[in-house]
Amino acid sequence: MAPRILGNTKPIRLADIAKAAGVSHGTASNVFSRPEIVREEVRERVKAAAEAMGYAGPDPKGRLLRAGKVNAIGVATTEPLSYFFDDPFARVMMSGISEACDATGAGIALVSAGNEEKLAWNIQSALVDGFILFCIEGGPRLVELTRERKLPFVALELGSQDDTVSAIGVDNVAGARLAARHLAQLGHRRFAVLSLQFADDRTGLVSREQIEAAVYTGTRDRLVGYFEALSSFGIDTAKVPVYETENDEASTRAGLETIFALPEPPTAILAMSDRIAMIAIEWLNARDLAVPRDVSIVGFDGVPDAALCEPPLTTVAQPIAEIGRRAARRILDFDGTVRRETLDVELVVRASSGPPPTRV
Amino acid sequence: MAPRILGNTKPIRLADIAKAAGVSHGTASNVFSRPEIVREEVRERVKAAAEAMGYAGPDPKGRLLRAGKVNAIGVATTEPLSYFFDDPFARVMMSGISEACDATGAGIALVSAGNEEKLAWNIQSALVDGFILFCIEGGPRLVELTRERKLPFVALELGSQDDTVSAIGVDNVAGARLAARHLAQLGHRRFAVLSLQFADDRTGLVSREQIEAAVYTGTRDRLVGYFEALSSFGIDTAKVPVYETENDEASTRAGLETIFALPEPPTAILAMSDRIAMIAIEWLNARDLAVPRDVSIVGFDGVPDAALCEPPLTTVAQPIAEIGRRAARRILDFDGTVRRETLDVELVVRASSGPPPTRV
DNA sequence: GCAAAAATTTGAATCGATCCAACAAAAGTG
DNA sequence: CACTTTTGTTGGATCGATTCAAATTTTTGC
Repeated sequence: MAPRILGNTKPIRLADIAKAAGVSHGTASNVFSRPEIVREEVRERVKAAAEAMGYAGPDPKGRLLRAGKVNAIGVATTEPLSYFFDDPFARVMMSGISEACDATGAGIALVSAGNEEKLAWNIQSALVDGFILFCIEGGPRLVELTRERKLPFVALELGSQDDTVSAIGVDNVAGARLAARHLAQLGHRRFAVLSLQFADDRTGLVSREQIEAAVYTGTRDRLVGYFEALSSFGIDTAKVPVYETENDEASTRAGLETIFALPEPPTAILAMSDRIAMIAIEWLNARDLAVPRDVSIVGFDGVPDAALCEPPLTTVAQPIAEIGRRAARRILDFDGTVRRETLDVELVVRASSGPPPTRV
Repeated sequence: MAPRILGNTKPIRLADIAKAAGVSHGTASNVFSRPEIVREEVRERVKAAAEAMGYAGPDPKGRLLRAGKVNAIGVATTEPLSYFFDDPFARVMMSGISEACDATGAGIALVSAGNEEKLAWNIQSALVDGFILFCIEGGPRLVELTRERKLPFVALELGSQDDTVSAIGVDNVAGARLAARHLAQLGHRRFAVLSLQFADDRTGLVSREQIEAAVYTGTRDRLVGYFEALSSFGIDTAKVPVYETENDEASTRAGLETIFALPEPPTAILAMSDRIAMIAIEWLNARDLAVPRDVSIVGFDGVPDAALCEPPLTTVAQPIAEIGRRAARRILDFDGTVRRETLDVELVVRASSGPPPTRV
């Protein structure tokens, strides 16, 4: 019921075939890599020998060493591997990357690891021509690790302003401005922000100093954009609560509890991710706060799910797949330059935002 | 604005470091791979030299050749790469695979290609320790290609009864039986089957001969299961229309048009995939045929989306993630044996199935 | 202080191919 | 028939590391 695979003794090398066919290894190699330059008679003889000995063809391990090019790009993250398949944002991004890779026939190697040490090792030893980095949490560390590998790499989302690393991202300030302006124009005056992380391992209401000291500048930029737009409508941003979440259910819910326990609960929520926004909608629905009748919400990212939730989410859409495509091409057509690209976002108005409730 | 990366002249090899530090390359190698066996003073000297020369650490290409093990498993399909991130079934499967890989620190390499030739090449040259094959369409060909690589591999979904290849799948006959019995027990007597492909590149109503000649035995098995259960309820399966789809919108809709144009349209639809079932629900909704009031539907697969559609889909759930986990472990702990595993499926009753409409 | 044991270091061999300069054989030329 | 071309073939060098038996150095024991 479980037969052993036979002849697992010694692997056959190209040299063995050459000897068996009575030719030099150079010729044997040519039979496989440039068959047109070897005489037909010889070619057949070598092929026959290979067939007879059960030779699987030139081992890519050997070829690789000589050629130097793997023809695959690595995509790395600090999250577990399943992140690539579970997270909606990552999925769209990977779709874009896939497209570019398909077009050139390149492969994709997924790199990740639970602990820091393993991650370092996996990045050190990944067989790839370059990396695309998903800089979610621990972005700077990931960049550092990758930089040591001395291969081309592109960081997704320009979390830091480090000019020595290539990056592709969106204009967070402009996008956030769009979201806040939209809500302000609808008449909202009482806002709350559910933010992504400013620094690692922290949640809760954030102070202005904490914002200044943000590690993740993407988060800070979005907040800056929100505040700029709100200020231009005469809203005192100092009074706008900003709750830092970990982009997950628990912390987002805690944030909502906090915000709606305030003396003046918001009529409009600015969420820094669609994930947060969708969790918020669910939370509000469960509490008989109708969206958008009682509370309006605008998300950020533009993941496909956002169009499907109830009500459909107004959001700042990033060109996610396009970012992925460009990142992949940047690695595939690497030209030795460091470049930072910023793409435009777009406000997609759906049903989760509307005018504020009329005061009773 | 686009500074060239400097010093791109000659890559630094371990041997260069050894020379610079005045030690043999053997010792230099040890400094990186087994630092504990080299004297501290020497170790520091070598590390310093490496640092000074900007050495990125042992190149995995070289290491690989010697070690022979890549520490990555390849997942291959005939679909484009984006299939892994777009298709719900594939996503859950990949999640399972990811889990197993994460647990052992292995990487995942995605392999695919548009045309046959490129696919062959990509499989030939993928740097992996083994393959997991997504045998959707063109499964047999994919198996053939992979077999030539002479690496361990596992086929997902035992499409063929070829005993020489390892495979993991579900008991299609039993699962289909469950689905059909469920509907028959609810009182349905007029059935239609929306099937997956029996052979390549064909859609439309299928004859009994075509069923006999099925290339994809998974499809045939499901039909056998359906028919067994229906027969046991005294239903004449010869009169049950079976429409072969390509598991996409166009062909499924065409199938529905055909089936509902019959003199005796069905009150119950057996769909061989959740995808088909969900497309059918949408089609029926658009035609004011209420599910399950007018027509009941049971799907197959148990993808997460099936629970979210309206109405939620009754389906035969495969342990998708578990299949993925097992497949990955089969490669990671390869023991040289060929094994075929069949996992159990489970009928998940949701709202898309109910009693047939009472005759008017 | 010296032999035996332990700890390091060395350098050749190996992993599995590709590349290329040199050579040999066949074909073409006058 | 000697003399270039053309076409094929050879074998050594190389890609970048790891491994291991042997050589060397250092420690230990008495």
